[in-house]
Amino acid sequence: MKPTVHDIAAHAGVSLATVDRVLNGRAGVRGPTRERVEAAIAALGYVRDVSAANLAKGRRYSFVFILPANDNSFMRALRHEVEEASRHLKPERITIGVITVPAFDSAALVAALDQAGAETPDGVALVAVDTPEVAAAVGRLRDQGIAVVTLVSDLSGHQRDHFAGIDNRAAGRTAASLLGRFVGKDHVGGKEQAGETVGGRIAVIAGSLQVVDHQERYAGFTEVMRRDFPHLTLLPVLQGRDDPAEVEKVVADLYAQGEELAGLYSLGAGNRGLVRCLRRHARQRRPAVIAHELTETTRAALEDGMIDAVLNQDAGHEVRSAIRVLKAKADKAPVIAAQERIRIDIFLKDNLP
Amino acid sequence: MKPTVHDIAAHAGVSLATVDRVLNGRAGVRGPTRERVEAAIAALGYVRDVSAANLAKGRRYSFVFILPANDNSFMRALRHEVEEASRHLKPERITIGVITVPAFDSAALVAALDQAGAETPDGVALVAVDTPEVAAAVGRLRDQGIAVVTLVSDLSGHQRDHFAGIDNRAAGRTAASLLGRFVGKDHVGGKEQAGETVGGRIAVIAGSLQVVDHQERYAGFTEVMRRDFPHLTLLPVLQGRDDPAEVEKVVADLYAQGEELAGLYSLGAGNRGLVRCLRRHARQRRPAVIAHELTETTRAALEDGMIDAVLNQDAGHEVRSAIRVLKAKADKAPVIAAQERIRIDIFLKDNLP
DNA sequence: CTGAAAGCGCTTACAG
DNA sequence: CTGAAAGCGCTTACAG
Repeated sequence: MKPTVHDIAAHAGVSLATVDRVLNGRAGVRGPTRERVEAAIAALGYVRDVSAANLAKGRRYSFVFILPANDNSFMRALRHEVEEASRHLKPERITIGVITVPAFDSAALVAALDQAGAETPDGVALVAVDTPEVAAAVGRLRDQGIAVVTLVSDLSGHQRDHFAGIDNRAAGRTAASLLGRFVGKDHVGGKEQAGETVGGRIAVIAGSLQVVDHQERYAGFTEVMRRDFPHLTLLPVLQGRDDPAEVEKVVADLYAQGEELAGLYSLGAGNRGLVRCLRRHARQRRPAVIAHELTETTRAALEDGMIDAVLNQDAGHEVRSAIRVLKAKADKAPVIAAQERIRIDIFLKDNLP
Repeated sequence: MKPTVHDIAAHAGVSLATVDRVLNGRAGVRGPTRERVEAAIAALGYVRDVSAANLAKGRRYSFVFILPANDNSFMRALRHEVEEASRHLKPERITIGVITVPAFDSAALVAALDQAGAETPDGVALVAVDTPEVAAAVGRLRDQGIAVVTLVSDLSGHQRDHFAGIDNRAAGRTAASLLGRFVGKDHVGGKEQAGETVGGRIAVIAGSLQVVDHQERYAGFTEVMRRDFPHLTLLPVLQGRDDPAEVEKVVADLYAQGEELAGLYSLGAGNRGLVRCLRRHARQRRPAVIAHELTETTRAALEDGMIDAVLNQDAGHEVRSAIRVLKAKADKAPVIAAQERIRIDIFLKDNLP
């Protein structure tokens, strides 16, 4: 039978209240008394029942998530996961409020952060726009004792308690490492030289280089491309603002210019536009393509061979990790970093979940 | 304020006991009474506090894991994860016993299953050896009302409640899909023909084709190789018994025969031997290599370029999934299949966690 | 068929 | 500095 507070109280010859004081490291217990209790805990191998403790405490947590109103599948998924988590955690006395703000809008984000702070929640999570104003607003929350976690995209100055997202530089490197090898004999755009394809041309489409995650992916990608695949030519980066229509236009322009791509890395969102354009040119040999985030669009494109690989961050994992970290911070408990590391998933058509 | 059983009792004008009966679908409540309670539940938006319920019930779960004594990193990791989970779940009133059996030994596994059954636990998890005797022993447990989950390797006849592991056929397909594209201009073993490498030779090393997971990986691999890369030649499959020394010998023999491989797929364990052999031949151009399971050995080999990609199943996820499923079965609660799907991770040197 | 009371393992005022 | 008692939200004999 697992020992309870009653057992250790009896063993130490004290009351439940005293056991509780020792267990929770509260003041007001004489040295010798404390020692007797500690001895009993050790002797009986006591381990506290956390859910009973929580029940008794009636502890409630309130968190606020500030999410961009971006109309792409990933952000929709992210908002959905927050709602799911909210529903799921209600019985565990965790309340999650959501504030939606226009995407890429520093001023709106600052206003939302201040509004969140006014409700004095235990913690706030945000998809950061990396400006000094946002960093300052985050600082104000933390001065109020509110824990702050960045989600998906970080602040470059790291003015927060934790970042719940992938290593975007590593993601960019991974994309280059795969794309460089996929650009083989099956793809066009290079000239034959001593039996090797050289000078194949590679396009990169970002959402916006004003966002830290896109910056980092781009940096990682160029790093590995230059180092491991110097025979490939990187075209100047294009920006599609994570918007399907913009992305489509930008890629269509490339084709209109007669560009024959060997490879294409779409490091942001808006892949609906990319895929539409690729399909239109399906009769030509298409470039090797790597994109981000497993959505309905990218899944279908993987399945019918329009996209070769998709790098993915699991929105559900990120949201749940952010909540665990916020809760730990609220409890002043330690965060196990290794457990909160968000993986970069690689999907081919063959390992789709 | 979240409503409790007290609130709904008051609202319906009944006692707590009656509320409880309705909540848990127990018999012995008159129709009209039940309806009043259900109306109150709906009206107040009641949702039960599961941990309080568990506390009151004092429900305890006992599970037995039967694990092979195999001396490779993956099985060691699996045993470690079971111990971790056991420690972690003790406070939640879940007890996990472990029985270790010799690997690939049907008779020993049958004995262990019967021994486990004698303790009448709530559930049993096993790494299956696929024989009729094992299937029969599993049947005996289930006849006793004990839930059974296979872990990592399944029974081909599916005589169990659930399989906690990856889709091994998809894993084999994924390996082929990557390997076929990696075998490019950087690798030897083919002859040039109209500027294309043709006839590159591919070796496959399994542990044993008597185990379902290895069978399935092999089947998936050959399927995609034949379909998508018909210009590559598959050598007859080699068996290394998941043993580093055996694997090393088998690969060394290939080199001794003067075989020049374009690619190599190691679909079982014992990669320590493979990597030793590859390193010895490091000055030659080495084949593109894909292996399974991220271990110290394969991680190091990824990092210094001896292995190109590692397919991985997360032992921790598998163990925790198995436990969740066993608990759900014990509670006669439904299992959310999508949530229990184990992913096939792909690791390159660039996305190592 | 229904209810009053005790209890699961912990915590929290309150009193001394 | 220490303890007796009530309570967190549920469940379970037991009695009627």
